[in-house]
Amino acid sequence: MSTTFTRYTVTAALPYANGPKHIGHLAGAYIPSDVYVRYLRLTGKDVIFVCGSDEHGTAIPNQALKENTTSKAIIDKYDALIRDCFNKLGMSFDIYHRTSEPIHHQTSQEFFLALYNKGLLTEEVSEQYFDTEANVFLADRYIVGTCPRCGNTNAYGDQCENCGSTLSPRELINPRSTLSGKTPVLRETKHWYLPLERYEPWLRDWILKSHQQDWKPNVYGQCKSWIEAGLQPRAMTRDLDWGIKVPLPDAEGKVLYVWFDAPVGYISATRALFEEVTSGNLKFATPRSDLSKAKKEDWKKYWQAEDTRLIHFIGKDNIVFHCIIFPVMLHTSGEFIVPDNVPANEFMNLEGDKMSTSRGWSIEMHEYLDDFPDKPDVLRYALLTNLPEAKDSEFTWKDFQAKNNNELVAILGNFVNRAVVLTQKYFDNKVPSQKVLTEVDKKALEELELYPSKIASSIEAFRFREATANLMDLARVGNKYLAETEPWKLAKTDMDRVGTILNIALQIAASLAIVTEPFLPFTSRKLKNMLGVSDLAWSDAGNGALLKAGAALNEAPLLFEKIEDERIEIQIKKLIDKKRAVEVAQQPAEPAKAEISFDDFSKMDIRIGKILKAERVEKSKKLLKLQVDTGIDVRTVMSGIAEHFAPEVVIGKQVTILVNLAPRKIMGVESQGMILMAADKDGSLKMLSPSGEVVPGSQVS
RNA sequence: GGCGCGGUAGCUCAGGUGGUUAGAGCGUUGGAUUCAUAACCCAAAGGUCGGGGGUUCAACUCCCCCCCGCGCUACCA
Repeated sequence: MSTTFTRYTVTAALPYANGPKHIGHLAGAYIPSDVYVRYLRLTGKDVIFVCGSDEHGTAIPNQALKENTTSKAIIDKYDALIRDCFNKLGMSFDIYHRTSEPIHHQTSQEFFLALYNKGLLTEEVSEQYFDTEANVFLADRYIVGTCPRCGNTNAYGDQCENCGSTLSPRELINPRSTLSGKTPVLRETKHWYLPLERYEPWLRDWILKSHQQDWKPNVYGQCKSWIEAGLQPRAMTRDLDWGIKVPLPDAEGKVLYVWFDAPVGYISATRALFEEVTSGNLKFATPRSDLSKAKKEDWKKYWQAEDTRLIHFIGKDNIVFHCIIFPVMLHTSGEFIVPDNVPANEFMNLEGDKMSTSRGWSIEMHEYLDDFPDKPDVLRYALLTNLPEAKDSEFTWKDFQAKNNNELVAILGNFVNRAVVLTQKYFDNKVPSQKVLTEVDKKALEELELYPSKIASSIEAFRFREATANLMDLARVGNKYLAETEPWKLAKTDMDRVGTILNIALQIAASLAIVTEPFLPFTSRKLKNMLGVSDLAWSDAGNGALLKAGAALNEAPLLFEKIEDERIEIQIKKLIDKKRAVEVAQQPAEPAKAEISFDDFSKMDIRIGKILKAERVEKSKKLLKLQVDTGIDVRTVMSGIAEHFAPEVVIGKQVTILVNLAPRKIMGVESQGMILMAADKDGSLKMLSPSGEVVPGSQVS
């Protein structure tokens, strides 16, 4: 912590290449990281910025099945899409790599072997579902069955998408393989585990003690929660045919766990960067600083030298991997540094609801770029002013429009335009010279001088919203200066004075060209072209004499244009339409279960019962303890409906009950039967009641 | 239920280690102005800082309880 850092390694979460990425991802990790890195570069820091596509894991083959294609086709498609979007949005990676590249496979295997050879991994044999027909172990995702929680017959082995429960394959009722449709069998399999619990003392010391002050509360709190909950060994391998082979002799059919290989991808990308730069064959690398003297092995400095500051930009869903698992891997390997900070952001909601690609409630990067191809900076700005830095935030199209019209156009664009237009009008588009300075002038120049360091300290503290607000405030200083000095009035009487004022206004614009660079790189470029200045350093910003008197200005197009209401309404409508389309597309989701005989059916004794009593269960959020008159008897049934029905509401209701289901203890109480419920699309439950009152015990057939 | 993060003006959000009249932007209202994409600039109104206790000379800021939102986690036959 007290180390003096001489170089930076900045990573942005590797986007998972199973689909497009939306603007919430941009707000979470990408835009903040890009601002940070661009700023570091302007201050002359030694920094590399790495990212890339995360292309392994079970969801990739899963997506391939959905799209009826191959895993390779999926990653190629989405890598290209995401890569292109990042490029158009100005993400300034030194390399955007791919985890499917050979160098990454090599790096990951080396990393795994290093841990293995040191005896840092434990072997464990456990029972996993195996598909005897396809002859493979089934990843959680490939097993479907009836959800034990909500009864959805197509719940996945890791999660029920209907009710959102986290599941394990063993919990599924009537599990079946999605590969063959057969019932899988349990078979023993061996895996290698990282015993996280061994590192609890180290984690406590490193995070809870050393980083209490400098890590964000949300990040620190998450880590604390995980550490105090008790860490457990985590499997670092999977039975799967898509991924990086486990580099051991007895590991046929096993690959590295995607969360083992993905963060190692940062290291691979760094290696690839230096390899490509030194070989002169740039495939993925787009170095932003001069690496002409770099050596192939220089990647090690960025991952192993104690004076390198490693920073991971991620969204809050990745905290455990970047703050616990990956650091443990780095630490225990004995060769690598651990992150100095992980400034994770929270989530950005959209128009009042959670952003979700699968539910169709999202603005995907490519969708935005298709509709606003000339406005990457507007999106960057709208996101920057509303980053979920301390809590979930919200993006609305109306706010987007307001940020563009009221701030980018009215404050920043307008100021630059005023200064330039006045210069054209009175000085033939050449920078006039400064004469005698008045108090107003001096005050403006003093303020100008203060802003760059103000913005810088906000950036350094990962407070990008604040930094962005300060940036706009500098443009306000310019507008206010013009309003106070009114050069258009003096033009009739005192041209020296007008020249001085416009000189100062243009100097402010020149500084804006510098300080906007991290935030609005495209605008910065335009502004520099307009003012005829070259690439300047951050330290030049605030200088009141950047532009030389007599220098000619170039053509001055408007930096931003207003966005009209109609265009915003189209977007809102598009969003709603997309959600509807996705809902409709998902409608025929439930194929019929396998055929059964009448005898099978008659085994079930389903009746109408009446709820006599209902009470909440202590320490349970979901359970109600019900007394049900089944006609045969009055019995106790535990039912997971507390989140949908208040106890007083269900009393007296007639419900459908399966009465001959084997009793089972739940929360210490024996449940004798099961209340049948209809689970709606949104996961809400409805009771199945007869259309008219019947005698309790009436049989359903 | 447990753990974590939040609950501050109409809206989106800031408010290290407690201290005079609680801030910003947008929105609203009024004024001034016309160089500028009817933009800019000035000013005002607007908040019991989720609720209730407590510690303190003093709490948005510390402690306890409760309520609400979000995340992780357990119970869902």
